[in-house]
Amino acid sequence: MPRQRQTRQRIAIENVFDHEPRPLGPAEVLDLAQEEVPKLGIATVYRALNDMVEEKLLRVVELPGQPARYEKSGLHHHHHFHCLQCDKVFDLEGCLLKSNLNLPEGFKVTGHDITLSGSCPACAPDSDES
Amino acid sequence: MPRQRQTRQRIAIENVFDHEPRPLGPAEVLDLAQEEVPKLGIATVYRALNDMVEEKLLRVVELPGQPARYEKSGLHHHHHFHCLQCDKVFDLEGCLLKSNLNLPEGFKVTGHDITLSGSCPACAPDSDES
DNA sequence: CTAATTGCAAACAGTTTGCAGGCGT
DNA sequence: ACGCCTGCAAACTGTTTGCAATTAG
Repeated sequence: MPRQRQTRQRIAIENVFDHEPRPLGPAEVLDLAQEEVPKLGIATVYRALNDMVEEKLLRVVELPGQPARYEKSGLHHHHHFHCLQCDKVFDLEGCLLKSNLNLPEGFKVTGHDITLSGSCPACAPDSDES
Repeated sequence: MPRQRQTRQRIAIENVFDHEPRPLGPAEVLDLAQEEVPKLGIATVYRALNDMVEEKLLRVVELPGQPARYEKSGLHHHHHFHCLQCDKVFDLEGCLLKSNLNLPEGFKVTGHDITLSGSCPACAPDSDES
């Protein structure tokens, strides 16, 4: 299975992820990539995104009630913080899962997902901005 | 804002949640409730579900890539286990979040969501079935 | 009786797919 | 030149909404 072709649109899409450090949704990607390739279509974004996930270049980040977002894979194991005010998603380094899980018998855990929510520094209600 | 009317369909839908202990999706709810009210429509299910969430009778449980599921609220704080084989979702008692979170400055956490995935006892690959 | 609720179908949003033409290799 | 990739639009799925008829209070 040879690599996919290096088209202008594919490159533009990859660039978007290199320049934006947070998980992006298809519409956001379209928007940003269109600055480079204006006639880019949403279908192409979806195809590229799916291919890139398949190739493990991207990881899918799913948040409750929202379209899936994508971020570059190969990052350290981490979790996400969802700002309920500005709706942005941030990466949190390190694992937030308890080490001594106490699961019922018979459950085999192969993966986990943690999302914290609240307000990010920029939106924090009690910022110490005097 | 008076309580909503006690219609046959609303009651049927509430019953579904009393009888099923796991998070259910709209389609599942429709299916189960139709045993009681055959001509029940999907739109009514959605309306009821949304109303019930609004009234805090139900909680929304979102899993990556799947339609939202709903479960009765007022349960103890808990998290979810998603069996990747049979696709059912189970409740896990207790909180699985690390107690000593080490977040960057400025993030205010108001909630969190944890989903483990793997195989449930019924689907476990290495069951000790000799 | 009066107005909220229902069921149907049309409207919507997000995502996928088919096809003819364009473009990497 | 070959065939993958793109763009457009149509198809699909999940969810919401408009409206006339039904029914709870």
